[in-house]
Amino acid sequence: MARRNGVESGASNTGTLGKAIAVLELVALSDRPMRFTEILERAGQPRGTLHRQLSHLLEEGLLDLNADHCYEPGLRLLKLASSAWARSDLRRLAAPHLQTLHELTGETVHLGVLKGAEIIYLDKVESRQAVRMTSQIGKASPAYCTGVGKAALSVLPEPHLADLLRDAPFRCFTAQTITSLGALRVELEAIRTAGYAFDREEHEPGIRCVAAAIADPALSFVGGVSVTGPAYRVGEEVLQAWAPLVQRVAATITEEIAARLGPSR
Amino acid sequence: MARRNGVESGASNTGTLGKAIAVLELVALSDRPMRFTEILERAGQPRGTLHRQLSHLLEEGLLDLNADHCYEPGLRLLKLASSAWARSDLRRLAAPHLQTLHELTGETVHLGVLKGAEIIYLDKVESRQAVRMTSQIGKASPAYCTGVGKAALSVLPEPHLADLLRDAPFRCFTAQTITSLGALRVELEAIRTAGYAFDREEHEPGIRCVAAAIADPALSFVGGVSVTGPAYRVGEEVLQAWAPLVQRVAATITEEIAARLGPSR
DNA sequence: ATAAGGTGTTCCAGTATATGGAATTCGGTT
DNA sequence: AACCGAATTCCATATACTGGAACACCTTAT
Repeated sequence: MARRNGVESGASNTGTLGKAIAVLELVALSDRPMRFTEILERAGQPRGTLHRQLSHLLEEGLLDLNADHCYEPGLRLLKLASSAWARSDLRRLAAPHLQTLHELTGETVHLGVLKGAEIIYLDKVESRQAVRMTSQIGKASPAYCTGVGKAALSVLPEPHLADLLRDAPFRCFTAQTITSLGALRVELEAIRTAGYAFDREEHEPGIRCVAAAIADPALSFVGGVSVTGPAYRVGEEVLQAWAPLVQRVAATITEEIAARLGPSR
Repeated sequence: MARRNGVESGASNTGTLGKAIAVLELVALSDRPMRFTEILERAGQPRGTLHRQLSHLLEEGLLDLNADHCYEPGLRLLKLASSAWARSDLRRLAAPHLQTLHELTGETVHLGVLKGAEIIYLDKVESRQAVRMTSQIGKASPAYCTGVGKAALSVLPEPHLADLLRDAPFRCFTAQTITSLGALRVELEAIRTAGYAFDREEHEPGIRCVAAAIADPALSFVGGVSVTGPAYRVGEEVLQAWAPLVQRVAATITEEIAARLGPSR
């Protein structure tokens, strides 16, 4: 259930493992297969060292080497992650509520949690099979420009929030993207008073959503739920109309988390 | 595209990383959260060492520690795996064919690849949202008792196959599960001549499927596609009727793999 | 209250293991 | 055939992993 989302320290003191995982992530999160030299440039490590690290990652099945000497994410990652996903208590607990939310709105519903300054999507309920299913489960998006992300940020205690925002860059995805710390803080204040957050095409053009935060009592994790739809179908009034609904579902999930954590503690 | 699925050597010479990943897998693949002592017993490593390994895994976000001192899979796994999944060339190439197969049969369609003696599911197309989506993407199942698995095994060259089956245990899931090496070899021979494989409730009671193998020309990976359904809906005749269809789709995918690999080579 | 037992964490000398620069092999190109 | 860049292997050095044991902590029983 509870998840630590402590502010990540820049330099890792995890020794060998940390460096190996950094390489793994470099390769896995790249959008194209990478050759040795390309990795070498970005990893900032000596040839010999990097080569051994890659060899080990290959042997462990975390990376694969295709016929063109290109490194790609390996199958073992999928195997490990599928278990992680299946076991997430938050996801299991939230699932029926997400389903309800989807049935009431007819649009796509997301569940995400904050990790660092990013939102990682844990689950998704959508109607049409047409778009690829599971498209973004596990995907990470910046918190400052997504509904779930802003909702989650809005419930963080100030010092923690400041830490998170200190070195978070504001990349501009659309004309509506919030691009300054000041604007974000104003927005977060508005979200705090309203109790829900909107994303009006701030991350992807033509995509809007309403979101509300969820968290456990000790704030050992924060996240949110959202209803998302295309702008042509989801007008301002619709967005406003759904807000209380989303807020109530989020509150319900939060209560259930507290209930499960309460008795045991 | 191509993926190595070499026979895994028992003892890993991947040093620190190997041991850390072993611990990670131990925790991630367990079905319940584990406390320190429990991990200690199964990991077979000294207290101090294990503690440091766990600390590093925590710091890297690969594991999380919940309020009850229980270790759980971390979010970073999801993030890494989602990229792995999204980028899989095989999956992308096969997707439209899986969709076709689903539309023609109305039942659930799976895509899986062989990794060691296990099948790892890469994709799935199903109709009803009722069952949880993505339920088993990334999940690993033994090859010898699943349709996709048997199909994949049937196209492996003999020495490689022998290696794989040498130490693969035959766990009995249902009354129909194949439980001896002899029986499996007879079955594989039948599959080789037929060109497709059946799973008649060998893995899960009440679940049947037809599968056919896919592979790249150099056998750098083998896998398969399958159509799965409940026994009450999918009778013997239906299974037989679908076989040629599944076989043809598998053949098409295999050809497209060869085509993409051919020109570049 | 106090003690006992189990569980999780920290410490430190010894040493196995990762490091990284340089030399070597490989593979494709002119 | 000879060249060039890329990938791989090698090896002395220094780092960071090892693992036993001592320490802190929380829970339960007396």
